[in-house]
Amino acid sequence: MNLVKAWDILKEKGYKETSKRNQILELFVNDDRYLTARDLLDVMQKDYPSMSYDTVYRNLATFVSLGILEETELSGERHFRMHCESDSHHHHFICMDCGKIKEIPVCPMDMIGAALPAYEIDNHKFEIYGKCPACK
Amino acid sequence: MNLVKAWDILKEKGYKETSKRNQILELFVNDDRYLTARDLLDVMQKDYPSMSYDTVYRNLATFVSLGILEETELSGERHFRMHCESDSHHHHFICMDCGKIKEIPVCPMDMIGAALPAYEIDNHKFEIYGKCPACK
DNA sequence: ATGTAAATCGTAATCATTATTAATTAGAAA
DNA sequence: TTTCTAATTAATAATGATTACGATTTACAT
Repeated sequence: MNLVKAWDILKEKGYKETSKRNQILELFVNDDRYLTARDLLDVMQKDYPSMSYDTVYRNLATFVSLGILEETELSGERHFRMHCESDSHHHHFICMDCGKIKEIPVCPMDMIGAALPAYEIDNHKFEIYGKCPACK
Repeated sequence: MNLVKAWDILKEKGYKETSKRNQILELFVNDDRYLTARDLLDVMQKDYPSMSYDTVYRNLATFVSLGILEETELSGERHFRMHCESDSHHHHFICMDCGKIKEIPVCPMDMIGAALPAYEIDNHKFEIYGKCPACK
């Protein structure tokens, strides 16, 4: 996902182009890792000292609902990152130091599939946590 | 995990036997599903109206650290359940209605293993969410 | 029965997140 | 370009889960 594509989606849904929205998106494009709302606000407030959590959370929720960002919960906090370019379903190794991810091309659900008859499967989560080579 | 085994562990580590601790453990033994701190407190306060969150959370943390309970994060809240009897590593289907689980005997890490050289793998999470046959 | 460390109570503090209301702004239309 | 209107934001308060703390109570070893 890149800036142009993100704005294509937003414009198509009628969202207005604001400098703050743009800068949030730029941050994610330029910093390809998981960030918290606080991480974002800290950086944003250098340019927009009056920026509030409301704006951050509202836009994060918008971006996630449109598939521009993806979200996960790490040690009790919500973390966000730009949605991967790859269109095929996959999972992530997540570095708990720097927040960078590595794509894991396999999905365990392929092997589970029919092993849960009579169960309604709505969702699943498979994540690997540790340290990336750079942080190790 | 049953009451006797839980108390064996607690006693061995020098923890005292209190009626509240015992009732929390009994709740988990008799109600084999994921519960929140609030769920627990609501039930406990019928017998101990003055019971506080401090006591609930303190004991939950103790039980988790000793491997008596297991913990996961569901829709932004911490949930706890009695640790499974089965000693082999496995994962869970979790019913988002009733909180009951079904053990999934396979682990996706078996197939990943050496696919992440140079990465330090500390932990992983694989959970399937949906509705169990009873709730569907 | 007594002493002491552990456990609990009562309450306040903290932290992430959400809600509210008024003011501002982007973009369409005149 | 100016005007209009709904979308967006700021400022702040509220909420909900979790943690912290001083005072009191309790388990249990002696």
